[in-house]
Amino acid sequence: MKLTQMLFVTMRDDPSDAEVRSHALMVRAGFLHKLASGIYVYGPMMWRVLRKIETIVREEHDREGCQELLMPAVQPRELWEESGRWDRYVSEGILFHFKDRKGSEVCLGPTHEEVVTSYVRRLVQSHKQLPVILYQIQTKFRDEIRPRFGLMRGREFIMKDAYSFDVSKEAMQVSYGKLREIYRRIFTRCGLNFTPVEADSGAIGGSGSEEFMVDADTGEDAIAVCRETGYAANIERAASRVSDPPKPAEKVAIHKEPTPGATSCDDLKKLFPDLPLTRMIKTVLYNVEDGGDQAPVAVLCRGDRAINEIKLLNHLSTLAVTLADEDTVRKATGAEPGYAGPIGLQEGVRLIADRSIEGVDGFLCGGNETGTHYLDVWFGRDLEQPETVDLSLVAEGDSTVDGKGKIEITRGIEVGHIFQLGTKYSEAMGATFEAEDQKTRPMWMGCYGIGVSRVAASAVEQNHDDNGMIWPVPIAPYTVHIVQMSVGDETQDALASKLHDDLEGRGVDVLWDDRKKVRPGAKFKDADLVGIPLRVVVGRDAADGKVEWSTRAGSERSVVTVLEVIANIEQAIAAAG
RNA sequence: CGGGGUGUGGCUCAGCUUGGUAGAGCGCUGCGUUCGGGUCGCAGAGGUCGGAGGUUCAAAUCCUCUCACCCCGACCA
Repeated sequence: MKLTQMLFVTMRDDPSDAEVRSHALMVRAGFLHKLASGIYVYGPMMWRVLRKIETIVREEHDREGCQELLMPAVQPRELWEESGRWDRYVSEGILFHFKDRKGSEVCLGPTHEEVVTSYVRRLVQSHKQLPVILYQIQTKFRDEIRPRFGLMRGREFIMKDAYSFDVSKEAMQVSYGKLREIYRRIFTRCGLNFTPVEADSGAIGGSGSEEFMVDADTGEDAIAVCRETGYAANIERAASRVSDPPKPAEKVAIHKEPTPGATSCDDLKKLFPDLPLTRMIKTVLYNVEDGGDQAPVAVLCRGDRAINEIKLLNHLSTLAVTLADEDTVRKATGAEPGYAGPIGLQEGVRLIADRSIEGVDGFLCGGNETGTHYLDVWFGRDLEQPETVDLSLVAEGDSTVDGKGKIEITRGIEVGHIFQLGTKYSEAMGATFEAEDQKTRPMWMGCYGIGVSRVAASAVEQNHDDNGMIWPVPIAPYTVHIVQMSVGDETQDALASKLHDDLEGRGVDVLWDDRKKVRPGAKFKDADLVGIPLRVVVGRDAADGKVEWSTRAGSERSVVTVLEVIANIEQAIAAAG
């Protein structure tokens, strides 16, 4: 491809709205153009990258017998009411939905469990037809609360989604395992450093799930990993062993202490310097929303721990939990915010506790009276210990549950997520089959997603330098960049042209910067920005039939013959898989 | 949703406080110059200052409304 035949425009300045490097660089290089918040035009170079990723995705799925299809982006409300997800998605505001001319409500698909289930339930009657794994690559629509980081969190994005249908839980797990391996191969082939982690299932539902995280400091997700044991989990899901509580000094009677103005553990720490955080118990009030109803829940947690709202949400199996507003706190505690405690809460306030409070005695807690806390409180003596569940957020330095290692918190970009759905959708939507024993059973499902556009963004996030992007060979828009110094020089023209045609003839994606009147400096800057991994400079050595060979990632350059450079290129492509 | 901020040529921004109807750099066009890491010079093109309304002799600038975009909040009892 000749650069002069392309719409090729680069920018010297970072766009003002780019927060992360991948976003800024892709916009500067003309790969991306924002149309609206979270909605982008993929330029010709970007589209080549996306198609290369798609090709890898297709090859790996097809190889394992998955079948590609394409489902509609526009979906009827009725389908979403069958699965019971309409209300949740609408109340979270994620669903793009509107009425058609007849007044029927439809949405733009954020995911396709409903559609694929309704498709499969009509076609599959017998266990003999299973297992089936279907997938598609399609644009998804989610009206994100806060789109950001360019392609990382858009409102319209390209996703590969796959769905497996099996006769039993065990069979489902086989399909799940197959997809897990497919995913490992895909991300490895894309040249990414990634970590598979245990994950929360979120709005999709189901039991087991794992996420594939591309390691990146700018990732939106925090993950808990342990080098010693290999444990890795999304922080939403991660569990750890809570350190032992300190023994209280002496068994004194419960008493009130005036604590005006002390509304946080930090404040109380200053007031009672001898009292460790592990002997303070926080009481955090949440509003629990379920349908139209709202009810306050008080959650106890040791002073050195934080509450994991995802775990709370899952435990309460409800639509949403949000931190209670000040009025709700006043009603529930009879005090200004900052003095909530487990003793003397208003009727109807449910009390639950994180495991971290187990064994804590002689502790401090809020007095449910403005400016007052209780001191030397004992479970069993002054109040019953409420039910405890794991509701806490793991922290850097925690021990793993098995006690064999320490947890580290790192960050990652979620590029893939696989779920064991079980029969949640098949039961709700009547996707059943006739088993060998002639009984009708619901199919066991799994669903599996890859953010194709996000893979591209995370590849840049992981591979760039001050001058621009550095694409991994397998997903680079072009593999080889011929940078011709002086276009119009007959020797250079002939050499570059021959090299270009030769490489194209070998099936190598080659971009030839044949722009006239663009100075060498500008060409190098553009080449660095665009980040094509292999580079051949046709310049002063052309008279000797030689060119300069280098890689975008490396700093070494060598002057070689055309034959040698072709060998180098083929070797580099083979090495990249 | 709450809080904050920003909308001025394709891009990055200045001008706004103290109203007098527009500037810079990059990019773009032409000519010359230069020719291995964003040459230099000269001459140009390009903007209803997000939109609507208001105040005023006069509005990019002040007021009201509206739209768009961006950031922060969402560990706190």
